[in-house]
Amino acid sequence: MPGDKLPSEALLSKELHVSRTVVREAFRSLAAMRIIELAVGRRATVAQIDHGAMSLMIEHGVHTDQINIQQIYDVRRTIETRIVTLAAIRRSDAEAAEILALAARMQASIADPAALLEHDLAFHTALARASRNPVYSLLIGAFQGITRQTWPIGWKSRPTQAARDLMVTTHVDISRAVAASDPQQAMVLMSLHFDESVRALLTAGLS
Amino acid sequence: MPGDKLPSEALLSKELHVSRTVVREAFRSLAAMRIIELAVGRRATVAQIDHGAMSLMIEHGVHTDQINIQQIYDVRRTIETRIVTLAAIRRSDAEAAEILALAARMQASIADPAALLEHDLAFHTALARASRNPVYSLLIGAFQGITRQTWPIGWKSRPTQAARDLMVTTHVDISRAVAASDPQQAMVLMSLHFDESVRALLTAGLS
DNA sequence: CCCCCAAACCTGTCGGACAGGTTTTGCCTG
DNA sequence: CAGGCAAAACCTGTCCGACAGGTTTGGGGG
Repeated sequence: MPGDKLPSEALLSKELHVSRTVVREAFRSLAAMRIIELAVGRRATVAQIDHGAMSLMIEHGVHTDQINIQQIYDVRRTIETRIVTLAAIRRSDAEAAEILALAARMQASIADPAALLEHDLAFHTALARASRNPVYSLLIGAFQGITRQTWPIGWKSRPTQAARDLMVTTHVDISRAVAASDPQQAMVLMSLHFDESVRALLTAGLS
Repeated sequence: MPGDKLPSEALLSKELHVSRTVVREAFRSLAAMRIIELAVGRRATVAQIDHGAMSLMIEHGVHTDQINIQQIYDVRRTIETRIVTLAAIRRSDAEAAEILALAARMQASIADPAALLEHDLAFHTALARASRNPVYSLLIGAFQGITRQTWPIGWKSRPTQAARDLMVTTHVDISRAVAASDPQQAMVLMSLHFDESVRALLTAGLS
Protein backbone atom coordinates (compact mmCIF):
# COMPACT_ATOMS: atom_id res chain seq x y z
CA MET A 1 0.00 0.00 0.00
CA PRO A 2 1.10 3.61 -0.52
CA GLY A 3 3.51 4.60 2.22
CA ASP A 4 4.77 1.08 2.84
CA LYS A 5 8.53 0.77 3.02
CA LEU A 6 10.63 -1.24 0.61
CA PRO A 7 13.74 -3.15 1.70
CA SER A 8 16.93 -1.12 1.76
CA GLU A 9 19.19 -1.08 -1.27
CA ALA A 10 21.89 -2.99 0.56
CA LEU A 11 19.51 -5.74 1.63
CA LEU A 12 17.99 -6.14 -1.81
CA SER A 13 21.38 -6.21 -3.47
CA LYS A 14 22.47 -8.97 -1.12
CA GLU A 15 19.27 -11.01 -1.51
CA LEU A 16 19.22 -10.73 -5.29
CA HIS A 17 22.99 -11.14 -5.63
CA VAL A 18 23.50 -7.99 -7.63
CA SER A 19 25.42 -4.84 -6.86
CA ARG A 20 23.82 -1.87 -5.19
CA THR A 21 24.24 -0.05 -8.50
CA VAL A 22 21.71 -2.33 -10.15
CA VAL A 23 19.22 -2.00 -7.32
CA ARG A 24 19.61 1.76 -7.36
CA GLU A 25 18.92 1.97 -11.08
CA ALA A 26 15.86 -0.23 -10.68
CA PHE A 27 14.61 2.03 -7.89
CA ARG A 28 15.25 5.06 -10.08
CA SER A 29 13.16 3.53 -12.83
CA LEU A 30 10.25 2.90 -10.50
CA ALA A 31 10.64 6.37 -9.00
CA ALA A 32 10.51 7.91 -12.48
CA MET A 33 7.11 6.30 -13.00
CA ARG A 34 6.09 7.43 -9.53
CA ILE A 35 5.52 3.89 -8.42
CA ILE A 36 7.87 4.36 -5.51
CA GLU A 37 9.24 7.45 -3.80
CA LEU A 38 12.86 8.02 -2.86
CA ALA A 39 14.30 10.29 -0.17
CA VAL A 40 17.70 10.72 1.39
CA GLY A 41 18.38 8.67 4.47
CA ARG A 42 14.90 7.19 4.33
CA ARG A 43 13.90 3.89 2.82
CA ALA A 44 12.01 3.85 -0.47
CA THR A 45 8.23 3.89 -0.05
CA VAL A 46 5.31 2.88 -2.25
CA ALA A 47 3.98 6.06 -3.89
CA GLN A 48 0.54 7.43 -4.62
CA ILE A 49 -0.46 7.71 -8.24
CA ASP A 50 0.75 10.94 -9.73
CA HIS A 51 0.47 12.51 -13.15
CA GLY A 52 4.01 13.90 -13.25
CA ALA A 53 5.53 11.07 -15.24
CA MET A 54 2.55 10.81 -17.56
CA SER A 55 2.74 14.52 -18.21
CA LEU A 56 6.37 14.17 -19.31
CA MET A 57 5.49 11.30 -21.60
CA ILE A 58 2.78 13.35 -23.31
CA GLU A 59 5.08 16.34 -23.65
CA HIS A 60 7.71 14.10 -25.18
CA GLY A 61 5.17 12.86 -27.71
CA VAL A 62 4.19 16.40 -28.66
CA HIS A 63 7.72 17.77 -28.81
CA THR A 64 8.80 14.96 -31.11
CA ASP A 65 5.82 15.49 -33.43
CA GLN A 66 4.35 12.12 -32.62
CA ILE A 67 1.24 13.79 -31.20
CA ASN A 68 -0.29 17.10 -32.24
CA ILE A 69 -2.39 19.54 -30.30
CA GLN A 70 -5.59 18.74 -32.17
CA GLN A 71 -5.30 15.15 -31.09
CA ILE A 72 -4.76 16.16 -27.49
CA TYR A 73 -7.87 18.33 -27.66
CA ASP A 74 -9.94 15.54 -29.15
CA VAL A 75 -9.02 13.31 -26.23
CA ARG A 76 -9.59 16.06 -23.71
CA ARG A 77 -12.96 16.82 -25.23
CA THR A 78 -13.94 13.19 -25.04
CA ILE A 79 -13.00 12.70 -21.42
CA GLU A 80 -14.03 16.14 -20.19
CA THR A 81 -17.57 15.79 -21.49
CA ARG A 82 -17.76 12.58 -19.49
CA ILE A 83 -16.08 14.16 -16.47
CA VAL A 84 -18.53 17.04 -16.35
CA THR A 85 -21.44 14.63 -16.63
CA LEU A 86 -20.17 12.58 -13.70
CA ALA A 87 -19.27 15.70 -11.74
CA ALA A 88 -22.81 17.07 -12.10
CA ILE A 89 -24.12 13.80 -10.68
CA ARG A 90 -21.57 13.07 -7.98
CA ARG A 91 -20.18 16.41 -6.82
CA SER A 92 -20.40 17.16 -3.11
CA ASP A 93 -21.66 20.56 -2.01
CA ALA A 94 -18.11 21.57 -1.12
CA GLU A 95 -16.94 20.60 -4.60
CA ALA A 96 -19.79 22.53 -6.19
CA ALA A 97 -18.78 25.59 -4.20
CA GLU A 98 -15.14 25.17 -5.21
CA ILE A 99 -16.02 24.84 -8.89
CA LEU A 100 -18.27 27.91 -8.78
CA ALA A 101 -15.51 29.83 -7.02
CA LEU A 102 -12.89 28.86 -9.58
CA ALA A 103 -15.15 29.96 -12.45
CA ALA A 104 -15.68 33.26 -10.64
CA ARG A 105 -11.93 33.67 -10.25
CA MET A 106 -11.52 33.12 -13.98
CA GLN A 107 -14.00 35.89 -14.62
CA ALA A 108 -12.15 38.17 -12.23
CA SER A 109 -8.79 37.60 -13.89
CA ILE A 110 -9.91 37.95 -17.50
CA ALA A 111 -7.34 40.71 -18.03
CA ASP A 112 -4.48 38.65 -16.63
CA PRO A 113 -3.78 35.71 -18.97
CA ALA A 114 -1.25 34.02 -16.68
CA ALA A 115 -3.66 33.96 -13.77
CA LEU A 116 -6.56 33.03 -16.03
CA LEU A 117 -4.62 30.03 -17.32
CA GLU A 118 -3.92 28.77 -13.82
CA HIS A 119 -7.54 29.16 -12.75
CA ASP A 120 -8.64 27.42 -15.93
CA LEU A 121 -6.39 24.46 -15.16
CA ALA A 122 -7.58 24.41 -11.56
CA PHE A 123 -11.20 24.48 -12.77
CA HIS A 124 -10.81 21.41 -14.94
CA THR A 125 -8.79 19.65 -12.25
CA ALA A 126 -11.55 20.31 -9.71
CA LEU A 127 -14.14 18.92 -12.12
CA ALA A 128 -12.07 15.78 -12.60
CA ARG A 129 -11.83 15.34 -8.85
CA ALA A 130 -15.57 15.78 -8.51
CA SER A 131 -16.09 12.99 -11.04
CA ARG A 132 -14.81 10.67 -8.29
CA ASN A 133 -12.74 8.69 -10.73
CA PRO A 134 -9.01 9.05 -10.08
CA VAL A 135 -8.20 7.92 -13.61
CA TYR A 136 -9.83 11.07 -14.98
CA SER A 137 -7.83 13.17 -12.53
CA LEU A 138 -4.70 11.38 -13.67
CA LEU A 139 -5.42 12.03 -17.34
CA ILE A 140 -6.38 15.65 -16.84
CA GLY A 141 -3.17 16.09 -14.89
CA ALA A 142 -1.21 14.39 -17.64
CA PHE A 143 -2.47 16.92 -20.19
CA GLN A 144 -1.86 19.89 -17.92
CA GLY A 145 1.79 20.32 -18.82
CA ILE A 146 1.19 20.54 -22.53
CA THR A 147 -1.96 22.63 -22.04
CA ARG A 148 0.05 25.17 -20.07
CA GLN A 149 2.36 25.47 -23.06
CA THR A 150 -0.32 25.80 -25.73
CA TRP A 151 -3.05 27.68 -23.90
CA PRO A 152 -1.59 31.12 -24.72
CA ILE A 153 -1.86 30.28 -28.42
CA GLY A 154 -5.58 29.70 -28.09
CA TRP A 155 -5.97 32.84 -26.01
CA LYS A 156 -4.18 35.02 -28.55
CA SER A 157 -6.38 33.66 -31.30
CA ARG A 158 -9.40 35.07 -29.44
CA PRO A 159 -8.53 38.69 -30.10
CA THR A 160 -11.92 40.25 -29.53
CA GLN A 161 -13.32 40.99 -26.11
CA ALA A 162 -16.50 39.15 -27.11
CA ALA A 163 -14.61 35.93 -27.88
CA ARG A 164 -12.73 36.15 -24.62
CA ASP A 165 -15.87 36.86 -22.64
CA LEU A 166 -17.56 33.88 -24.25
CA MET A 167 -14.77 31.58 -23.19
CA VAL A 168 -14.94 32.68 -19.58
CA THR A 169 -18.73 32.83 -19.49
CA THR A 170 -18.92 29.28 -20.74
CA HIS A 171 -16.89 28.17 -17.75
CA VAL A 172 -19.23 30.02 -15.43
CA ASP A 173 -22.21 28.39 -17.10
CA ILE A 174 -20.62 24.97 -16.77
CA SER A 175 -19.98 25.54 -13.09
CA ARG A 176 -23.62 26.53 -12.60
CA ALA A 177 -24.88 23.46 -14.41
CA VAL A 178 -22.66 21.26 -12.23
CA ALA A 179 -23.83 23.07 -9.10
CA ALA A 180 -27.42 22.63 -10.27
CA SER A 181 -26.79 18.90 -10.78
CA ASP A 182 -27.76 19.15 -14.44
CA PRO A 183 -25.45 16.65 -16.19
CA GLN A 184 -27.05 17.05 -19.60
CA GLN A 185 -26.67 20.84 -19.62
CA ALA A 186 -23.15 20.63 -18.21
CA MET A 187 -22.16 18.16 -20.91
CA VAL A 188 -23.59 20.27 -23.73
CA LEU A 189 -21.81 23.38 -22.45
CA MET A 190 -18.51 21.52 -22.15
CA SER A 191 -18.92 20.32 -25.73
CA LEU A 192 -19.52 23.88 -26.86
CA HIS A 193 -16.46 25.03 -24.97
CA PHE A 194 -14.28 22.48 -26.75
CA ASP A 195 -15.87 23.20 -30.14
CA GLU A 196 -14.93 26.79 -29.62
CA SER A 197 -11.44 26.00 -28.32
CA VAL A 198 -10.61 23.73 -31.22
CA ARG A 199 -11.87 26.40 -33.62
CA ALA A 200 -9.62 28.95 -31.91
CA LEU A 201 -6.60 26.66 -32.23
CA LEU A 202 -7.38 26.01 -35.88
CA THR A 203 -7.60 29.75 -36.47
CA ALA A 204 -4.17 30.05 -34.92
CA GLY A 205 -2.94 27.60 -37.56
CA LEU A 206 -2.08 24.75 -35.24
CA SER A 207 -1.55 21.55 -37.21
CA MET B 1 13.33 13.47 -33.00
CA PRO B 2 12.85 9.75 -32.29
CA GLY B 3 16.02 7.87 -33.16
CA ASP B 4 18.32 10.83 -32.59
CA LYS B 5 21.34 10.05 -30.48
CA LEU B 6 22.07 11.60 -27.12
CA PRO B 7 25.61 12.44 -25.99
CA SER B 8 27.48 9.60 -24.33
CA GLU B 9 27.35 9.23 -20.58
CA ALA B 10 31.02 10.11 -20.26
CA LEU B 11 30.63 13.32 -22.28
CA LEU B 12 27.55 14.46 -20.38
CA SER B 13 29.16 13.74 -17.03
CA LYS B 14 32.15 15.84 -18.03
CA GLU B 15 30.08 18.72 -19.42
CA LEU B 16 27.72 18.84 -16.44
CA HIS B 17 30.47 18.22 -13.90
CA VAL B 18 28.78 15.23 -12.29
CA SER B 19 29.80 11.62 -12.06
CA ARG B 20 28.76 9.07 -14.62
CA THR B 21 26.59 7.53 -11.90
CA VAL B 22 24.34 10.58 -11.84
CA VAL B 23 24.05 10.69 -15.62
CA ARG B 24 23.25 7.00 -15.69
CA GLU B 25 20.48 7.35 -13.13
CA ALA B 26 19.01 10.27 -15.06
CA PHE B 27 19.09 8.20 -18.24
CA ARG B 28 17.44 5.34 -16.39
CA SER B 29 14.65 7.65 -15.29
CA LEU B 30 14.01 8.83 -18.82
CA ALA B 31 14.23 5.27 -20.10
CA ALA B 32 11.64 4.17 -17.53
CA MET B 33 9.21 6.71 -18.99
CA ARG B 34 10.18 5.55 -22.48
CA ILE B 35 11.39 9.00 -23.39
CA ILE B 36 14.78 7.62 -24.36
CA GLU B 37 15.94 4.14 -25.21
CA LEU B 38 19.07 2.49 -23.85
CA ALA B 39 21.07 -0.35 -25.36
CA VAL B 40 24.43 -1.90 -24.62
CA GLY B 41 27.36 -0.45 -26.50
CA ARG B 42 25.09 1.97 -28.32
CA ARG B 43 24.40 5.57 -27.39
CA ALA B 44 21.03 6.47 -25.88
CA THR B 45 18.42 7.45 -28.47
CA VAL B 46 15.20 9.44 -28.37
CA ALA B 47 12.34 6.92 -28.12
CA GLN B 48 8.95 6.62 -29.73
CA ILE B 49 5.96 6.97 -27.44
CA ASP B 50 5.11 3.69 -25.83
CA HIS B 51 2.45 2.56 -23.41
CA GLY B 52 4.69 0.30 -21.36
CA ALA B 53 5.40 2.78 -18.61
CA MET B 54 1.84 4.05 -18.51
CA SER B 55 0.59 0.50 -18.22
CA LEU B 56 2.76 -0.05 -15.15
CA MET B 57 1.49 3.16 -13.57
CA ILE B 58 -2.13 2.07 -14.03
CA GLU B 59 -1.40 -1.37 -12.65
CA HIS B 60 0.27 0.19 -9.65
CA GLY B 61 -2.82 2.31 -9.05
CA VAL B 62 -5.09 -0.74 -9.21
CA HIS B 63 -2.89 -2.98 -7.09
CA THR B 64 -2.69 -0.37 -4.36
CA ASP B 65 -6.48 0.11 -4.35
CA GLN B 66 -6.20 3.68 -5.58
CA ILE B 67 -8.15 2.78 -8.72
CA ASN B 68 -10.80 0.11 -9.12
CA ILE B 69 -11.87 -1.84 -12.15
CA GLN B 70 -15.20 -0.06 -12.51
CA GLN B 71 -13.36 3.22 -12.86
CA ILE B 72 -11.07 1.77 -15.50
CA TYR B 73 -14.07 0.53 -17.42
CA ASP B 74 -15.79 3.90 -17.25
CA VAL B 75 -12.75 5.52 -18.79
CA ARG B 76 -12.39 2.79 -21.38
CA ARG B 77 -16.06 3.10 -22.28
CA THR B 78 -15.71 6.84 -22.67
CA ILE B 79 -12.71 6.73 -24.95
CA GLU B 80 -13.65 3.59 -26.85
CA THR B 81 -17.01 5.00 -27.92
CA ARG B 82 -15.08 7.93 -29.33
CA ILE B 83 -12.44 5.69 -30.87
CA VAL B 84 -14.96 3.58 -32.69
CA THR B 85 -16.69 6.69 -34.01
CA LEU B 86 -13.43 8.03 -35.38
CA ALA B 87 -12.40 4.62 -36.67
CA ALA B 88 -15.64 4.30 -38.63
CA ILE B 89 -14.91 7.64 -40.26
CA ARG B 90 -11.17 7.42 -40.80
CA ARG B 91 -10.32 3.73 -41.20
CA SER B 92 -8.46 2.73 -44.33
CA ASP B 93 -9.64 -0.29 -46.28
CA ALA B 94 -6.72 -2.28 -44.94
CA GLU B 95 -7.64 -1.34 -41.39
CA ALA B 96 -11.28 -2.29 -42.00
CA ALA B 97 -10.14 -5.67 -43.26
CA GLU B 98 -7.90 -6.16 -40.24
CA ILE B 99 -10.68 -5.27 -37.82
CA LEU B 100 -13.12 -7.63 -39.54
CA ALA B 101 -10.50 -10.36 -39.45
CA LEU B 102 -9.81 -9.89 -35.74
CA ALA B 103 -13.52 -10.09 -34.93
CA ALA B 104 -13.72 -13.27 -36.98
CA ARG B 105 -10.79 -14.71 -35.07
CA MET B 106 -12.56 -13.94 -31.82
CA GLN B 107 -15.55 -15.90 -33.06
CA ALA B 108 -13.31 -18.78 -34.07
CA SER B 109 -11.65 -18.98 -30.67
CA ILE B 110 -14.74 -18.68 -28.50
CA ALA B 111 -13.87 -21.95 -26.79
CA ASP B 112 -10.31 -20.86 -25.99
CA PRO B 113 -10.40 -18.02 -23.44
CA ALA B 114 -6.67 -17.28 -23.59
CA ALA B 115 -6.73 -16.85 -27.36
CA LEU B 116 -10.01 -14.97 -27.22
CA LEU B 117 -8.53 -12.50 -24.74
CA GLU B 118 -5.57 -11.81 -26.98
CA HIS B 119 -7.76 -11.32 -30.05
CA ASP B 120 -10.05 -9.05 -28.04
CA LEU B 121 -7.09 -6.88 -27.01
CA ALA B 122 -5.81 -6.85 -30.58
CA PHE B 123 -9.28 -5.85 -31.81
CA HIS B 124 -9.48 -2.81 -29.57
CA THR B 125 -5.87 -1.90 -30.33
CA ALA B 126 -6.60 -2.03 -34.05
CA LEU B 127 -9.63 0.20 -33.58
CA ALA B 128 -7.52 2.72 -31.67
CA ARG B 129 -4.95 2.72 -34.45
CA ALA B 130 -7.70 3.26 -37.02
CA SER B 131 -8.87 6.32 -35.07
CA ARG B 132 -5.64 7.96 -36.28
CA ASN B 133 -5.02 9.53 -32.91
CA PRO B 134 -1.91 8.13 -31.21
CA VAL B 135 -3.12 9.31 -27.82
CA TYR B 136 -6.01 6.87 -28.01
CA SER B 137 -3.60 4.09 -28.94
CA LEU B 138 -1.45 5.08 -26.00
CA LEU B 139 -4.36 4.97 -23.56
CA ILE B 140 -5.77 1.70 -24.87
CA GLY B 141 -2.28 0.26 -24.54
CA ALA B 142 -2.02 1.62 -21.02
CA PHE B 143 -5.16 -0.24 -19.99
CA GLN B 144 -4.13 -3.46 -21.70
CA GLY B 145 -2.04 -4.77 -18.82
CA ILE B 146 -4.78 -4.48 -16.26
CA THR B 147 -7.41 -5.69 -18.74
CA ARG B 148 -5.39 -8.83 -19.32
CA GLN B 149 -5.53 -9.45 -15.58
CA THR B 150 -9.26 -8.81 -15.11
CA TRP B 151 -10.70 -10.06 -18.38
CA PRO B 152 -11.00 -13.67 -17.15
CA ILE B 153 -13.21 -12.46 -14.30
CA GLY B 154 -15.65 -10.94 -16.76
CA TRP B 155 -15.54 -14.03 -18.92
CA LYS B 156 -16.29 -16.38 -16.03
CA SER B 157 -19.25 -14.23 -15.03
CA ARG B 158 -20.78 -14.94 -18.45
CA PRO B 159 -21.46 -18.59 -17.74
CA THR B 160 -24.10 -19.24 -20.38
CA GLN B 161 -23.29 -19.89 -24.00
CA ALA B 162 -25.79 -17.18 -24.96
CA ALA B 163 -23.97 -14.52 -22.91
CA ARG B 164 -20.65 -15.54 -24.39
CA ASP B 165 -22.02 -15.58 -27.90
CA LEU B 166 -23.49 -12.13 -27.39
CA MET B 167 -20.12 -10.76 -26.33
CA VAL B 168 -18.38 -12.09 -29.39
CA THR B 169 -21.21 -11.25 -31.76
CA THR B 170 -21.17 -7.66 -30.57
CA HIS B 171 -17.54 -7.42 -31.61
CA VAL B 172 -18.41 -8.78 -35.03
CA ASP B 173 -21.23 -6.26 -35.35
CA ILE B 174 -18.91 -3.44 -34.34
CA SER B 175 -16.35 -4.49 -36.92
CA ARG B 176 -19.08 -4.52 -39.59
CA ALA B 177 -20.29 -1.07 -38.64
CA VAL B 178 -16.73 0.25 -38.82
CA ALA B 179 -16.20 -1.46 -42.17
CA ALA B 180 -19.51 0.02 -43.37
CA SER B 181 -18.36 3.48 -42.26
CA ASP B 182 -21.33 3.84 -39.95
CA PRO B 183 -19.98 5.78 -36.95
CA GLN B 184 -23.35 6.13 -35.24
CA GLN B 185 -24.08 2.41 -35.34
CA ALA B 186 -20.53 1.52 -34.32
CA MET B 187 -20.75 3.87 -31.36
CA VAL B 188 -24.08 2.49 -30.17
CA LEU B 189 -22.81 -1.06 -30.40
CA MET B 190 -19.67 -0.21 -28.48
CA SER B 191 -21.80 1.39 -25.78
CA LEU B 192 -23.88 -1.76 -25.57
CA HIS B 193 -20.73 -3.84 -25.33
CA PHE B 194 -19.49 -1.82 -22.39
CA ASP B 195 -22.91 -1.78 -20.71
CA GLU B 196 -22.85 -5.53 -20.87
CA SER B 197 -19.22 -5.80 -19.76
CA VAL B 198 -19.74 -3.60 -16.73
CA ARG B 199 -22.83 -5.60 -15.83
CA ALA B 200 -20.80 -8.80 -16.07
CA LEU B 201 -18.10 -7.38 -13.80
CA LEU B 202 -20.70 -6.22 -11.30
CA THR B 203 -22.22 -9.70 -11.31
CA ALA B 204 -18.77 -11.04 -10.52
CA GLY B 205 -18.79 -8.77 -7.48
CA LEU B 206 -15.98 -6.47 -8.53
CA SER B 207 -15.98 -3.37 -6.37
C1' DC C 1 35.52 0.12 -54.78
C1' DC C 2 34.37 -3.23 -51.34
C1' DC C 3 35.21 -6.16 -47.48
C1' DC C 4 37.19 -7.38 -43.22
C1' DC C 5 39.50 -6.77 -38.99
C1' DA C 6 41.41 -4.27 -35.30
C1' DA C 7 41.12 -0.27 -32.55
C1' DA C 8 38.33 3.03 -30.29
C1' DC C 9 34.24 3.84 -28.11
C1' DC C 10 30.34 2.83 -25.24
C1' DT C 11 27.23 0.75 -21.88
C1' DG C 12 26.32 -2.55 -17.86
C1' DT C 13 27.95 -4.06 -13.67
C1' DC C 14 30.97 -4.40 -9.76
C1' DG C 15 33.38 -2.92 -5.37
C1' DG C 16 34.79 0.40 -2.22
C1' DA C 17 34.42 4.85 -0.13
C1' DC C 18 32.46 8.85 2.21
C1' DA C 19 29.29 12.87 3.14
C1' DG C 20 25.20 13.93 4.98
C1' DG C 21 20.44 12.72 6.49
C1' DT C 22 17.16 9.54 9.29
C1' DT C 23 15.84 6.04 12.40
C1' DT C 24 16.71 3.18 16.21
C1' DT C 25 18.71 2.10 20.50
C1' DG C 26 19.87 2.43 24.99
C1' DC C 27 20.90 5.03 28.81
C1' DC C 28 19.88 8.43 32.12
C1' DT C 29 16.86 11.40 34.62
C1' DG C 30 12.75 12.59 36.89
C1' DC D 1 8.04 3.19 35.10
C1' DA D 2 7.79 7.00 31.57
C1' DG D 3 9.96 10.25 28.87
C1' DG D 4 13.60 12.56 26.77
C1' DC D 5 18.15 12.85 24.84
C1' DA D 6 22.42 11.60 22.67
C1' DA D 7 25.03 8.28 20.35
C1' DA D 8 25.11 4.56 17.31
C1' DA D 9 23.43 2.19 13.44
C1' DC D 10 21.39 2.58 9.24
C1' DC D 11 20.48 4.51 4.81
C1' DT D 12 20.70 7.16 0.53
C1' DG D 13 23.30 10.21 -2.85
C1' DT D 14 27.44 10.76 -5.10
C1' DC D 15 32.11 9.84 -6.47
C1' DC D 16 36.03 7.04 -8.40
C1' DG D 17 38.28 3.27 -10.73
C1' DA D 18 37.91 -0.97 -13.09
C1' DC D 19 36.58 -4.41 -16.42
C1' DA D 20 33.54 -7.41 -19.37
C1' DG D 21 31.25 -7.49 -23.35
C1' DG D 22 28.79 -5.17 -27.31
C1' DT D 23 28.95 -1.52 -31.19
C1' DT D 24 30.91 1.71 -34.24
C1' DT D 25 34.68 3.40 -36.95
C1' DG D 26 38.52 3.68 -39.80
C1' DG D 27 42.24 1.85 -42.30
C1' DG D 28 44.44 -1.58 -44.95
C1' DG D 29 44.31 -5.27 -48.18
C1' DG D 30 42.23 -7.54 -51.95
